[in-house]
Amino acid sequence: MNITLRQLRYFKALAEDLHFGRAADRCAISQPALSVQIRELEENLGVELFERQPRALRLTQRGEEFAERANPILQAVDELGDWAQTARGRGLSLLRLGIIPTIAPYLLPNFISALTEAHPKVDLHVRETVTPRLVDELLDGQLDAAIVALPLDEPALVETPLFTEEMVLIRPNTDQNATPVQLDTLASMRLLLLEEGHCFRDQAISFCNINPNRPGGGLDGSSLGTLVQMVGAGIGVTLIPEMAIDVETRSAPVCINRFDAPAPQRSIGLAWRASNPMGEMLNELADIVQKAAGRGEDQQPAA
Amino acid sequence: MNITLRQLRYFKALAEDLHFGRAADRCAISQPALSVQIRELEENLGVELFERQPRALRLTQRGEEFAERANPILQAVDELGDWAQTARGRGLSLLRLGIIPTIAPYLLPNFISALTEAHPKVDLHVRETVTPRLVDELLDGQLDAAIVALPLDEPALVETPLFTEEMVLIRPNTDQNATPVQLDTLASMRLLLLEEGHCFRDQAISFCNINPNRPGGGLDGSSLGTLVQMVGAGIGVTLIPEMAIDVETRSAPVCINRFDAPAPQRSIGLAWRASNPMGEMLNELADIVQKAAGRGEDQQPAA
DNA sequence: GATATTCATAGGTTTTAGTTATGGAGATCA
DNA sequence: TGATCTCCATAACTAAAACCTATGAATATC
Repeated sequence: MNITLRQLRYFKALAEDLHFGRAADRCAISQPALSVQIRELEENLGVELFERQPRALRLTQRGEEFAERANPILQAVDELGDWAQTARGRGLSLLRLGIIPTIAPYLLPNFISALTEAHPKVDLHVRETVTPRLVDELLDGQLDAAIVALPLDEPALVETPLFTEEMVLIRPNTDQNATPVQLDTLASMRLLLLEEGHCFRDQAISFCNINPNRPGGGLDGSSLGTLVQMVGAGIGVTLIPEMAIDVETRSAPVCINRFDAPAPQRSIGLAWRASNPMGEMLNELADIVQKAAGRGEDQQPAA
Repeated sequence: MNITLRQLRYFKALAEDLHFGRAADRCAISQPALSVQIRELEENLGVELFERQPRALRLTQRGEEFAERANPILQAVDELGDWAQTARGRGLSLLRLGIIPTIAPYLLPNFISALTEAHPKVDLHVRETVTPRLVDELLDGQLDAAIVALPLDEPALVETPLFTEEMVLIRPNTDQNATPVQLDTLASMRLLLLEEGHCFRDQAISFCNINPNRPGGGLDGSSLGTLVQMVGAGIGVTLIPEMAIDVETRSAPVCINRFDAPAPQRSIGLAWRASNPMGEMLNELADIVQKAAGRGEDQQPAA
């Protein structure tokens, strides 16, 4: 009642050999098996494809037409097999990666070159937004992986820690320079923070043990760069991750203070859906990110 | 070990529904059956096509690629089914018809119009040559049918008589006109014949009971038209089938004599390979030729 | 007339596909 | 929190499909 690929393959062999015995050999089946399959194909179609003469077998006109349609199908199926073989062996082809904004600008340049070095053909799509969106899009299947601050505490996601980074205090140049500070001295300063939604804001708040209600008097910055400029203008102080130091403090009259141990720090990791069958490759991706961060030695398991 | 169309159909259903239960319903199988087939497809390919999450099923990147390749294949197979349905119902599409030269010019005009009336879309290829070639090409599968003089006596061929036609004597105008002649009076005349190979030559020879060795002194004509012209020039007399009278005697100074009964006649029929599955249609074709000959009432079975 | 070639058919076996029953893991709800 | 529900996977068994060997019929060949 239904055409099968097997029948099409047998038909093709018979159409080429025009001899049941030889065609059956080529198909590695017995002659009666071929006879039956061809008969069933013709019955299914309701069309006679072969003209059986006692001595000579030949395609009917309909058989010729059928061959012209059947052969491309078989070819397409073969190509599907080839595709599978390639797909099986090959690594990433498309990587839809999310990154939080407080990491993206500092990590991406290194990461992109490391990635294209390891996987020259990969097509990278980067999505830069705050963690909750990244998590949603991961769960949704819109992203393959995301670089975020750990932990996420999403049971459907796997997290692999990449590195930890310390936070540093940025103060106006007019303040006394370069002296390590204690965390608790922060409470007395006007601390400028990122807008709500950024995980870095929450981390800063929790590290400093300060009142989460507008510690900067509503003067939230939309990026670390903005915060640093604000500090340079003498409005207050801020925290930034050490990774951002080079880029952000270059053009502002600020000084950088590291904290005394134990310095506040956060763990950055790669997350993906536990069910993603590319898991193995995403582990490899984590290695690449780690190298790109140039901080493989800092790795430490997330809590 | 091998992709099947069944697997592709199931894959398509699942890729569309992204739900095993519903997709299985659509395929009219149970959910476990679908599960197994999908798993086997993935194992065959060595590629995971679906990402199974507890709540949400989704195509992997590979699965998307696979769908893009599998769907056209399924579509082509469906079209193959449509083609079969059409092919089953439809009549002739290509007709490779052979005709002997002593019939062709007189029958073809009527036949072609009758054929295109009955089968407007048919593609007609006409091959005009002598009977032995036609028979060879029929047996070879180069022709579908041929209009020839019966009997052919080829076991592999079926013959259907179409009509019989009498032969008439063509004499120069200077002879006494319009008097029916006896066959045996021919022996005394110089009879002009077609070249060797034409069945009509042999038929004329046998009808007249004359010596087959060059009765015309080597003056064989290559067509009935030539023969009539030669008669008009007073070289001798000839026989032509009555069908040819109108066309061939119009422009020559000749007169036509019918024979007394029993007049010499030949049986014209349609022949095709007994093994040709279009036999039914070729019977219909015979009817069309018969009507075209305008002599359906003359039909008589071949010996 | 005997033999060989070639395809079709028949009976029995193996393989494949399908069914129902069941299990487990994660959501959902009281 | 435990009970229930949804959803897919697995297992054991059954039905269907595909295949093989043996054999037959028709024709060509010696």
